[in-house]
Amino acid sequence: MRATELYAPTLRESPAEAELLSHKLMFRAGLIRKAAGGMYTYLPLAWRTMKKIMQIIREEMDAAGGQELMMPITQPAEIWRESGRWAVYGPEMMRLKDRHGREFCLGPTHEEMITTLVRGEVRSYKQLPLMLYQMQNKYRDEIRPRFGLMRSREFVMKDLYSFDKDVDGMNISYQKMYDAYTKIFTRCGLKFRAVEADNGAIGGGHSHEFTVLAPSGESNIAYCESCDYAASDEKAELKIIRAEVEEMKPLEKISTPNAHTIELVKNYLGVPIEKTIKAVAFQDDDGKLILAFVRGDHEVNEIKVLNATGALHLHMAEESAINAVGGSAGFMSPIGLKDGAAIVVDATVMEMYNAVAGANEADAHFINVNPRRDFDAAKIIVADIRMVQAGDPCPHCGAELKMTRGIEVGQVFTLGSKYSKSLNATFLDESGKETYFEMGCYGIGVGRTMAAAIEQNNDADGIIWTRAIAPFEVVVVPVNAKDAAQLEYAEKIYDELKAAGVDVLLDDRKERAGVKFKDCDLIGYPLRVTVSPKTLDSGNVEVKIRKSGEMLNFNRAECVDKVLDLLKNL
RNA sequence: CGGGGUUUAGCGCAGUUUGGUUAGCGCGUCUGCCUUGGGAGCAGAAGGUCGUGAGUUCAAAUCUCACAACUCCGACCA
Repeated sequence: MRATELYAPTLRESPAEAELLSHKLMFRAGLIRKAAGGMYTYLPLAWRTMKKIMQIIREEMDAAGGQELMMPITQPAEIWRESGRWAVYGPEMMRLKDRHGREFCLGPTHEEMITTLVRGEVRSYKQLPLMLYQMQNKYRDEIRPRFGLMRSREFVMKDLYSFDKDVDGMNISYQKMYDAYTKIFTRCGLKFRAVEADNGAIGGGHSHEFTVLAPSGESNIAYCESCDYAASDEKAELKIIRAEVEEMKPLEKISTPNAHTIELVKNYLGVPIEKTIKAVAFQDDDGKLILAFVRGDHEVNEIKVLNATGALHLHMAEESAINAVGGSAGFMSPIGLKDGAAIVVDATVMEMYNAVAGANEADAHFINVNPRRDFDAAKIIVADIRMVQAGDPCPHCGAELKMTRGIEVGQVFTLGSKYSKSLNATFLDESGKETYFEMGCYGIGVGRTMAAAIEQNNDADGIIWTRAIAPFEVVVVPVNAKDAAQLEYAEKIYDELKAAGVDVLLDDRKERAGVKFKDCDLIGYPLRVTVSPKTLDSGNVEVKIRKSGEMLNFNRAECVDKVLDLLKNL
């Protein structure tokens, strides 16, 4: 491909609307243009990369036993009504009617489609397991599309659905997909983690989110470098931290004027923050007061509180609700409260000795609080309710956890028989019994993967593609394309590289060298082969590695081999 | 949906407070010259329903009202 024929409109400045680095770079490098909020055109460079990502996905899906097919984007309302999700999905689903007034949606996902496809056709356990997948546009009318391809309303997604005769089979399929995903993102050159995720409502099975580690990501991840543990901050389990055993001193109430925050209490009393107990007051949808207690230097994890109490939603408590149980905002503890509130105490708090906690009246605290002695065990729930922090011990191996942000690019989860039941999809098992399929569902956001790769690999000059997903692997640049000798020299190298199977671009534009170099760096081709009067005279070529900035000189005769060599490590 | 902000040439912006000729600037684009190892220089040119609609006024990018799109912050997710 020649740059004079390539449609890659680069920009010096990025449009004001682009916020995220990858979004700006995709705009500037001529990868995408916006058509409407959350809807983008993929220009040739982006589409080349997307096709490479899709090819990697395809190869790994096929290797794992998947078969590609293509389903309609437009789906009839009736199958969604049958599964019950027509009502459940809400405004996020793009809905439309045909000329007869029949209702359709633009598929946000394809469980209904695939399940109704399979249910009439697969009748015997002998036809299982079955893994079917497709790659195509999906539609979700996001509340707030943003960050370019990171959160768009129309996006390319690979989704595979597995059908098994039993749970064991489903788990095998799950593991195959888990392994395939690991290969896919590794081949794409991404630093990522398979993060334990929560999918309680969906099927109670396993779920992992494949998350690319990048500081601009939307989710918080706790991960361990000593083992492969990783979890979202909301999900991360925490072990109890045991305090040093002390003799329990007598409980005592003391005056702490205006010390309504942990910081103030700590300073006023001159105690370490690890010796304080903090209260956070919530109310659930019914207005029931939920008091959560954690160590002063810890934060409450609301999701864990939800799980511990069975509440569906939490919001900050009204002061009147606190007063109703005899509490006082800023001076709360479980000691001596009236009934009516759910009291959840973090397991680590129970291990504390001679701590400081509120006295349930304004401007007073208890000292020498010993939860195991002073809390009424019958009235409290003890659970892990704290939010993970960097430095907490890994629940698997005990090493210190690190925190980072991540971009979720794929998710695998087991569905069990949720959809096969709601859509009545059955087969006959070995004993001739009618049985529901055990299903799994596995998605990858293709555009998001591209965006995440850029987010993770860039510098001040632009994108740095890894070879596997670069729009072109190599660009050959004659410094002055108006010079016939240079152009011819460059064309020869270009032809040889092409013949050697390299995905190569010839930048034959009659632009100044600086312009072309800037564009090369911005677009981020892994290797640049430069032809100039100097290299012509010396019979050499110069090769620049985009990632390291390294400049290498090779003899003309060996340059194709050297480029092939270099590509192996990019 | 709630709360802010923005909307003027392909892109980035000024001008709006205090209404007043022909609406500017930088980048990009086009032509010519020059230049050819990091978005160089000189000369010239094209390019605008000032988001849309109504209103106030002798006169509106500028004031008023409505609407729309975009965008940021909060409740959702490949």
